[in-house]
Amino acid sequence: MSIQIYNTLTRQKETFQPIEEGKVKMYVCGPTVYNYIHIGNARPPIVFDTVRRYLEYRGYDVQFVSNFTDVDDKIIKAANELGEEVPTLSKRFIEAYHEDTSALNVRKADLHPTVTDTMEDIIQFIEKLVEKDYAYASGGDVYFRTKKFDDYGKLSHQSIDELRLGSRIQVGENKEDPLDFVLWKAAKEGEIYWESPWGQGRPGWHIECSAMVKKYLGDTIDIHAGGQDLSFPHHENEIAQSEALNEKTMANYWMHNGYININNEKMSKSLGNFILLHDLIQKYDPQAFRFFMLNVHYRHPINFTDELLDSAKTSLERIRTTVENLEHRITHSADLGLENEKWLEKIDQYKARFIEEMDDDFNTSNAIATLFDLSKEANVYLQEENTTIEVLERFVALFDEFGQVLGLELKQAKELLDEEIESLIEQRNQARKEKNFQLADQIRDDLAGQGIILEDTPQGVRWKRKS
RNA sequence: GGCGGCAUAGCCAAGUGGUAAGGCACGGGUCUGCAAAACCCUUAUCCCCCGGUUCGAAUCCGGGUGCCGCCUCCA
Repeated sequence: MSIQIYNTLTRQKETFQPIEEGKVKMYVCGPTVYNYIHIGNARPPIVFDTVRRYLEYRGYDVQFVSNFTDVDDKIIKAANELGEEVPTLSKRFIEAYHEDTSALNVRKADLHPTVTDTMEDIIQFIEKLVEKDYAYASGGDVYFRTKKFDDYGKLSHQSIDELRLGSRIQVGENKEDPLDFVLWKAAKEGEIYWESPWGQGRPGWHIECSAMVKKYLGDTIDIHAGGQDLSFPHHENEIAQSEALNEKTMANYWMHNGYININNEKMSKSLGNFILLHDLIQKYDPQAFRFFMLNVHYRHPINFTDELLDSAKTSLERIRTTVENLEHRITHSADLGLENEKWLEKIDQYKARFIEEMDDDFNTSNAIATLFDLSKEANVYLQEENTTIEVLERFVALFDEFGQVLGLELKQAKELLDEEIESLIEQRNQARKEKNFQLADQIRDDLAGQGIILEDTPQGVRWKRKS
C-alpha cells in the first residue's frame, strides 16, 4: 500500500510519489509574527507536524521548511502602537511561537527562514521576473503581471475572467490590472525599508515563500501546505511567481487544512473571535488540545467549545490510563511464560490497521479509533488472571509508537516513587487487613486531596497522580 | 455573480455502492469491604427533504432546503 494525499490542485486523492525516492521536500506557510498565534493558527503546525512525523514513520527522509513573515504592514502597525522596533517585536513573537507550539509537541522545522534573512534572494527573484516581463515597476512599487501567466487560477480552479468579475479590488493607481499583485512595496515615510533597484521599500507578502522555496528546497518540491484560506490568493500567486520564473511545477501536492470555528464561524483576527493559544495552554492540557485537533480529519472544520475540549481530554485520559495500567502490571506480576502468539498476532493487526488509516490521506480520526480499539484489547488482556511481560510490553510499545506518530504523549514519564506515598499506602493496607476501613478510607481520601488516586487491584495497590 | 465545503444518535465524529467505526454523556449489570479502573449489555431499522439509477445507496445522478468558506489582510 502507498500513501494517498488529497491534492487541492486536482481535487482528488492521489498516490504519493516523491520526486526523489525516499525523500520528501515539504514547505508549510508560517505565521506573520505581530502577536501570539490563536488556536486557529495552531492547526497547520499540528496537522503538518503530524504529516511530517507520519512520512518519517513510513521511512521518508523529510526536509521540512516553514517561514516566518517578520516584515509586513501589520507588524509595522503593531510596532508603532507599542513603540517598539519591528525586529524586536517580530523576534519576540517568533520565540513565543516556538514556545507555544512546542507545548503541543510540534517539532521545529529543519529551517525557519524569515523575510529579513532572505531579502537578497527576494530582490533577485523580483528582478528576474521584471527581466522576463512578468513584472513591472510602477511608482516605486513592483507588480506581477497576472494576465501574462497562462495558468493563473489553476489552484483555485477559476479563470482569470471569473476572478476579475468577482474582484472587489479597485484598480490601484499603480496597477495595470486589478488582479495584479504587489511584489515590492515602496516605503512610506518613517517605515522600515531595504534598498532595492526600485528604491527603498519592502517585499510584498507572496514573494517571500516563492523565494524561500527556491532557495532552500529547489524549483519543484513535493508538498506545499497551509490553511485553506491561503489557497487563494496566496498560493495561487506563489505558483504564478515561481512557475513564471522557473518554468517548472512549483509543488506536486498542495495540502490545505480546514478552519477552527467558534459558534460555527471562522475564527479570525479580523473578526476578533479568537482565543490565543498562549492563553489556552495555561488553562488546559496542551496534549488534550492536540488530541482534539487530530480527532477530526484535517480538511474538515472544527467547531471549538470548552465542552468539546473537556471531552477530548477525558478521551485521551482513557488511553493513558490503559498504558499506566499496563505498566503497573509489568512491574507487579510474575511472568508465567505462557503462550503469547495469539496475543502478539492480534497486536500486530492493530499496527497494520493504523498504517492503513494513516495512509489514507492522514486520517487521524480513524487512526485514533484504532487506538481506542487497541486500548480495549489491552484492557481485556489486563482482565486475564495470568499475563506475560512480553505481551504487556508489546502493548506498551505499540501505544508509544502510535503516540510518537501523532505527537501525543501516551506513555507518561515515570515519576520517582514518592516514599511518603508508598508508606501511606502501606499503612492503609495494614488498616484494611485489620478491617479498620475508617482509617483506610481516611488515608485514601487524604491522598486524593493531594491529587493521588489509589486503585486496588489483585496485584496490589495501583496509584497515580491526578492530572 | 463565480468557485468550493458541510448536513450521520443527546453531543463530537468516521464511513462515500453491500446493509451504520470510535469517543463523550446517559441507563442496567459484573468485579470491589466501599470505591476507582475495567469488562459486558443497552442506546440511529437508519444517515436534511423530494425524485431517479441499481439486485442493493448514508454513499451515485437530478432537484430542493439550511449552514459555512474563498473570491479583500487572514492558518
